[in-house]
Amino acid sequence: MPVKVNLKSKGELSTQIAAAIRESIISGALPVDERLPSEAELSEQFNVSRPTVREALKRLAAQNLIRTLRGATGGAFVNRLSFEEAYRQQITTSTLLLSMNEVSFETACEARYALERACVALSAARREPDHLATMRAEIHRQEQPGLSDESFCNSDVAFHRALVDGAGNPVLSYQLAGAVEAMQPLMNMITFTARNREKIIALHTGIADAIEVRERAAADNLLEELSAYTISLAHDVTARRDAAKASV
Amino acid sequence: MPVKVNLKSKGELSTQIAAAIRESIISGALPVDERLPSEAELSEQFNVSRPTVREALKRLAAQNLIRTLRGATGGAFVNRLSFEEAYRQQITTSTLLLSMNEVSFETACEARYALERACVALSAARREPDHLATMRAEIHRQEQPGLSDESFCNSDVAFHRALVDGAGNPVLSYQLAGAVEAMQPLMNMITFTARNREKIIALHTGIADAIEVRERAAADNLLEELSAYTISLAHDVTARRDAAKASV
DNA sequence: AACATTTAATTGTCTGACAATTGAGAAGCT
DNA sequence: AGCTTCTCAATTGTCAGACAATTAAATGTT
Repeated sequence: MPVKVNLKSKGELSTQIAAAIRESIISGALPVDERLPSEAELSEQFNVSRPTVREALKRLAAQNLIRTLRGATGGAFVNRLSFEEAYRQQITTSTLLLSMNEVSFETACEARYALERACVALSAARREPDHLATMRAEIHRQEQPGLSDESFCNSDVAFHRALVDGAGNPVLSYQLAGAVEAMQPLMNMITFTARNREKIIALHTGIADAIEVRERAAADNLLEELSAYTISLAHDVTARRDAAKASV
Repeated sequence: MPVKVNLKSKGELSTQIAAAIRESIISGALPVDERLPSEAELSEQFNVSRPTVREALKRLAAQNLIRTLRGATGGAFVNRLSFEEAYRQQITTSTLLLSMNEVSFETACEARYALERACVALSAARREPDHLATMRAEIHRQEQPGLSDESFCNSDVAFHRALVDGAGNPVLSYQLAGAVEAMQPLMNMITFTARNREKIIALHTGIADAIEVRERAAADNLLEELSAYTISLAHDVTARRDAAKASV
C-alpha cells in the first residue's frame, strides 16, 4: 500500500489527498516512474469519489510531479523532474513575481547581473568551444543591420545563456535561467527606446574575448560595465517617463 | 468576457482551459484580485462540463495562480504571487530537482556559494543593523555546547539567509532561498559525519566582522574559504564512502 | 436600529454513465 | 511454430445531474 489512507486535517479533500501523495513522492516512498494506483483504487483507499481523486491528481500534474497515460497499461506515474521542466517552472514563477509585485527595473537588473557575475569566473575557467561559438554567433547576429528589436533581445538572452552555461554547472544554469528570462519583458520596455546596440555589441565582444583567453577579471569588469550601462538606461527611461507624467 | 472561448489545439480539455486562463493572468488581461466567472459560467463559455472546469481550476490553484472561496460571493480570484509563496515554490522545485537528478554535492555546493558570493558585495555595502544582529545571534547559537546537529544546520541556514537578505534586493533573496534551502538535505549528509564546528564558526565570525565594517573583499575571501572547506569535506565523505563500498 | 432568519449564489462532493485510448492476449492465418 | 490481426479489458477523459456546505446579502422581527 504505497499511499496512506488517513486524512485527518481539515480543508478540501482533494487538497489533502494531493498533499499526501506529494509527501510520498518527496520522501521517496514513491520512486520515479512508479505507477500510482488507478483512480478507482485511490478513490477506494481514500474513501472519496473519483472526481475528487482526479482533482488531486490534476494538482500534482500541474506541479509536474506526475504524468498520466491513458489505456490499459496507463495510469499516473511519478515524474522525474527534468532540468528543462524546472527551467520552465522557474521562468513562469519569476515572470509572475516580477509582473505582480512592482519590482523596479533597477532591483531586477541588479539581481540579474549579480547572479551572472557569479558565473563568469567559472565560465572563464571551464567554457567549452561550443559555448564560445554560440556567443560569437549571437554577436554576429546582433551586428546584422535591420535586425528587429525583438530578435536583438532574443539574441541577447541567448548570448547570456551561453555565458552562464559555460560554467558547466547545471544547477547554476537552472537558477539563472529564471532570472535572465524573467527579465525579458522588463528589458523590452527600455530596449525599444534607448538602447545603443553598438555599445552593447562592443561589450559582448569584449566579454567573449575575455572568456576565450580565460581572463576572468577582464570578463567580470566588462560585465560590471554592461550592468552599469543597463541600469543607467533604466534611470534615463524612468526620468523621462516621470517628466512626461509631470507635464500632463 | 474576460476569457477566450476558443479551444483549438489538441490534448485534454482541462489542460487547454487551464492554459487559456493562465495566459490571461500572465498577460495581465485578468488583473490581481479579479474574480473569474463561476464554474457554471466557465463551463458554458468553454462548452465543457463543470468537472472539467474544476480540474482546470485545480491546476491553476496548485500553481498559486488563483484562490477559491465558497459561498454567495465566492469564486476563484486571481492571486497575487507573494515573495513568500514564490520562495516556497522555488524551494520545493529545487529540492525535487536535486533529489531526482543525482546532482553531485560538489555541483550543488559550487552553485550555492557562487550565488552567495554574488550577494556579498552588495550586503557589505547595504546591510542594516538587523541583518548583522541576526548573524551575530546565529553565531552565538552555533557556539552553544550540546547543540544538536539539526539545530546547528538550521542556524547555519539562518545565518546565510541573513547574509543574503543584507543585500536588500528581494529578487536576489528569492533566487537564493531556493539554492540555499534545497541544499539542506545534501548538507546534512556530510554535517553529521565530518563537519568541524569550530572552523565553521570562526569563518562565520570573520564574515560577520567583515560585513560589519563593510569590507567587501575580506568577506568574499572568507566565503571562498568556507566554500572550499565545504567542498573538501564532501570529497572526504565521498572518498570514504567509495572506500567502504570497495571493501564490501 | 439591532438582531435573527431566510434565501440565493457558489464551491465541494457524490453517483453513475459513456467515450477514447491503448496494450495484452486471443484468434486466425501461413 | 511464427506472424498478423482482432478482440477485449483496463484505464483515463468527459459528461449530466444531484445534493451538501458555506457564505454574504436580503428580508423579516422585535
